[in-house]
Amino acid sequence: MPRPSLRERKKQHTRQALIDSALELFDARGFGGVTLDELCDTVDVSKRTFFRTFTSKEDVASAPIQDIWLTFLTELESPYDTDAAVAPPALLEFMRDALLAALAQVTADDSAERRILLSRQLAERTPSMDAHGLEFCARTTERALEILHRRFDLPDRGDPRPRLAVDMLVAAFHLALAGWAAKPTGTGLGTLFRESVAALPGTLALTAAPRSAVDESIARRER
Amino acid sequence: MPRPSLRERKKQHTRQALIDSALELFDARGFGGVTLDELCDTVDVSKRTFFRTFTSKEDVASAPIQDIWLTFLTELESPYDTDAAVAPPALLEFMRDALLAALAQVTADDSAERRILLSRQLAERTPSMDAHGLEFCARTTERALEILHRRFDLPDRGDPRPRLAVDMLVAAFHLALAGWAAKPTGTGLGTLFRESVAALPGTLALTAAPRSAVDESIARRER
DNA sequence: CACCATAATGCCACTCAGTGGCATAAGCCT
DNA sequence: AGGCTTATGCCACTGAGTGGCATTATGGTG
Repeated sequence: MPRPSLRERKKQHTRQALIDSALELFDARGFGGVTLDELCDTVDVSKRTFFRTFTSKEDVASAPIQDIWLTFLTELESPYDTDAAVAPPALLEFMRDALLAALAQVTADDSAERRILLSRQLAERTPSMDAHGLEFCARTTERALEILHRRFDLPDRGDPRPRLAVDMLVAAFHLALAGWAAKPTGTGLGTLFRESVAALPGTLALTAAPRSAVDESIARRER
Repeated sequence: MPRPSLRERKKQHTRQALIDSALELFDARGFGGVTLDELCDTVDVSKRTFFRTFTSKEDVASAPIQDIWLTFLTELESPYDTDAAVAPPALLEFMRDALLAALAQVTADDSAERRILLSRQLAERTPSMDAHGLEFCARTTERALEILHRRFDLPDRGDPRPRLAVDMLVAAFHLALAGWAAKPTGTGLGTLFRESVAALPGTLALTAAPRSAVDESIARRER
């Protein structure tokens, strides 16, 4: 991989600077407590340049997590060793491994974990950020589906299952992310994600034993 | 149920007028092609009043679909006939039926289907609307989980399965909604949704047979 | 090294979504 | 009909996001 041009390196540098400053500022004073002008001042960049790098204020703070999904897409494209496999892999497991690989690749950078953490925690208390992240995620799953249909002999469009599979993967990842963000020093994100995926089959069988009215009010109080 | 006060009825009337005008205007000229001032003028309402009824421009156009979810929540609260049931119901089926009931209730109004259709189609070509809808959906699933934990003897918090179940339901509904919006004269939304839920178990078993490189390029061309 | 072509940046003015504050009007209650 | 409460309208203001154009930095070429 040839070293990118000076121009490109500079662009990546300001991009990273914007992300880092944004995360720190938003974390300290809240997403709404920092104006774009302020952010641009601290990075010494004009607002116009900001909007050539990111699509919105939400976008810059969501970048760390979006990077995971973009890497996931490239992982889906990476060649699959047909000879090594005995049988065609389960779709969900294939995607799980691709996402785990993406995770490993992204977190190769030391500060990546902290950035992901800050990004997620911010999203949790900033509706517009959460919204932006979810929408990006939806667009990404769309692209993931396209790739999968091209690379694998999946059932025809119209069959709901491939899409549902991708959505399940996303649900498992979001769950893991939330759990990890709540206790970042506990179990690693990758492990949590594995566990979430492993829990998917069992969810279908879950039964719901109704409580009595009395028990309900107890459950309410335990909140 | 007593008839609401005149005040309340007026409020609901302007609310509905705002929704309808918004859907028509946005549908005709695109979400970005209509300013709030314009919308407020056609409904003869001040912008200030608009923001007392809706939280954002996206919000008014997303209202029809949000109403479905809000009704879903009240359905989850509705009493469950313990005597009639032989065994505790599967959680997913219980939620499926609650959502179907909500759907039936919401579409009791004649023009509701058209509103839902316009809202969905707009969301599909308006990222910020889609984002807003997804975020609302995420908040709603949170509330749904709370209700379920209160009403049913579900596994402890920390168990990923209840949340995954709700997310599966949401995925199935979104899939149905997309399919229905693409061909609103075909199968009904409720039926599509049933089918999507029924497809959930089969997604776990899906296998992905890799294509050869040649087949890949064919699949690419078929796009 | 000097040169031009090209691409990135900065600056300025502008639109429009969204908010706070306060005066006014409309529904409510006895 | 009276005051009381609650919704509405109006106005000024902040800040996100965009278009246009001048300026500067980079890449490639003789």
